[in-house]
Amino acid sequence: MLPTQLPLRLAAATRLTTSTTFVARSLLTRRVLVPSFTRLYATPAKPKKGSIGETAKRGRTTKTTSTTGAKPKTTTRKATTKTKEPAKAKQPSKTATLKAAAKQRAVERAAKSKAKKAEQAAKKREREKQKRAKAKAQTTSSGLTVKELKAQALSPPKVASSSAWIVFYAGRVRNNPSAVRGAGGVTQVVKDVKREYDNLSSSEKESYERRAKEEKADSEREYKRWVEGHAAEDIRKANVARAQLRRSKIRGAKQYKPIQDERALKKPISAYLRFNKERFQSGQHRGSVPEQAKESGRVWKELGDHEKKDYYEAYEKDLAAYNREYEALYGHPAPKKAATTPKAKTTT
DNA sequence: TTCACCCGGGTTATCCCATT
DNA sequence: AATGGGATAACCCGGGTGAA
Repeated sequence: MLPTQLPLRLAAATRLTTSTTFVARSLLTRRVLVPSFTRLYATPAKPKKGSIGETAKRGRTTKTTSTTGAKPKTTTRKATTKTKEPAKAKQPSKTATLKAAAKQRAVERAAKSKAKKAEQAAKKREREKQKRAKAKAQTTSSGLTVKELKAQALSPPKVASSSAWIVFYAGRVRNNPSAVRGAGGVTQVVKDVKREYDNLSSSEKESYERRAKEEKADSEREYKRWVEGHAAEDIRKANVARAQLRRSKIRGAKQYKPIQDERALKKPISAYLRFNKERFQSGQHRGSVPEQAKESGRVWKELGDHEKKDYYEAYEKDLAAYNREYEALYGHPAPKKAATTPKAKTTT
């Protein structure tokens, strides 16, 4: 299906990816012009426990720049000390000529320092460029280069996530694209549209919600079709590559989320996780997840081999089934890991 | 040239913790 | 990387502006 993409604003065309386009989707029976916003981001980590008080700033991307140190200062200091020597050597008379000469030197110094700064900046840019190129060409633990991994990771279509608000807002902007350039800019537009949105009747809102759901379902169908157009083994390989890319230090590593494939097999959960799951589901105790996890860990350790036996056996059974299904689906045996039954725990 | 910032509502990834 | 679920930070989008 070829979506006709109409950029919202010409000026923004260069910045547009597939994200903010109004996509005319021809569905099976009808053609609808729907605004489509695609969220394709990886939410970064929530601050860890240790970073209390350091509330993260709201922002688009992580700040990798703006960490320039105090280096330039030292260079200027160096320059000033240098000037003192020639000044001493000059004759104390003829102050006017001396002053003019000093002024001249100051101008030259300034020009020199400016040129030096520019040169340093250029060098820095070049270094960073080379660094990026190197990272791209570097082989990873799998023996593949980042470029090769990226190719193996495949490029599934983006799943658009919509909402009543997004549909409504996009529609308003589409109807009046020049509004964002008016007084107050986007801020004002968002406020105005929000006011309008709040005044919608519940049935109107419902209709926007319906539209949003349709869009999402549409997008998900497209995604599924894409996935199933590939062999399960190819998707599996892509996900292996993706996991590796996520662990790498390359820029945008987080965007390589696993491809969702309904055919994919899930490895059976371990004996302990089964135990933990059961405890949760039975509602044996309340409290936060960490609290319960601590409790589970404690109880698990207290359990005797006899009591754990059922959990290990269940795991073995699941694993055998998993191995059978794996071979049938992917055409080769599941990768073997070390000992599967840690019954004989060598507590050295 | 690149990117943070401004706004709001909605969505989602990550954290917390144990063990294997 | 997997289990459990609540909390929440960070992200998305639009365009103009100004700083790095």
